[in-house]
Amino acid sequence: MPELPEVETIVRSLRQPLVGRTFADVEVSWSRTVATPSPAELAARLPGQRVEAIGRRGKYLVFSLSRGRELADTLLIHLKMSGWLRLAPADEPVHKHVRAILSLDDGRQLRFRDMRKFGRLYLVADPDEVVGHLGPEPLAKDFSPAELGRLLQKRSRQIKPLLLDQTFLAGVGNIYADESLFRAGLDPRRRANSLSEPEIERLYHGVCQVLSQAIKHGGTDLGNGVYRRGSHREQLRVYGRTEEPCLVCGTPISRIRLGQRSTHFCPRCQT
DNA sequence: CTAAAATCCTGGTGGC
DNA sequence: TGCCACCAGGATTTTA
Repeated sequence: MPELPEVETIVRSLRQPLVGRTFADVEVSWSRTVATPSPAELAARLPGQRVEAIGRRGKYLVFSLSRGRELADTLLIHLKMSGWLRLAPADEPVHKHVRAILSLDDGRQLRFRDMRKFGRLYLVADPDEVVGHLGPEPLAKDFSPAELGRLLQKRSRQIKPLLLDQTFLAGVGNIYADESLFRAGLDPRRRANSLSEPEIERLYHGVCQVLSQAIKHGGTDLGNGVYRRGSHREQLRVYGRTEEPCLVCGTPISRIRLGQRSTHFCPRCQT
């Protein structure tokens, strides 16, 4: 699924066409797509609410809504593994994996398509109900090597599964966890509290650099049809390169399982 | 606390 | 062509 850079790219592409638009109608064809409230209540509450702003928190898209002059609900969308959003004219044929259609006052529709049905929509009065438990935003101005170090110091888990834990750090998924650790020269099995000051510094810059670079490229398109935009795929150094030579030292890239996720790393460069 | 396994889902791929 | 196991960018819940 889209990770932070992919979600950020989608958010940026939706702002221009969506901010200022008012929702008109809701159709849900897979009811569990709507996490909260019930699909019926969503259909009753969303129409008439206008998009004030679109942002991102971790891997969630966050639509701040208003009704008249008053701030109203917040719509949040998590794409999970296979979800994506597209703006389509109302008369365009609906793909069979479309799970929800949010119609707008300009005749267009925001369509949520999701083959694997893991993605979810949330309409809530307070966004913290959904994203309140998330860890810090890695690209926020107030996130620093010192802050990362302070958090790492308290934990003894392996660093890779910890990076994937959204309550520890928001937005990093499997691709960018592997890529960050390669850039930092760290073995993904290292314990969080075993990192030295320079290693923490390298990890901080590895994470921030790979995320910013991926945003600049419009995200990573793996060519499987799930996410089809960005060109960051060409920049990947370990993810999906099992047995291919490390771009730094030539050693074949290893692939292991860590916390149920495939993990790619260079056994020589990452220690 | 950490960690592993099961769960939610569909579809593509490679082996036989 | 069919069948099967396994894989996938996520995350929560259960169990140890």
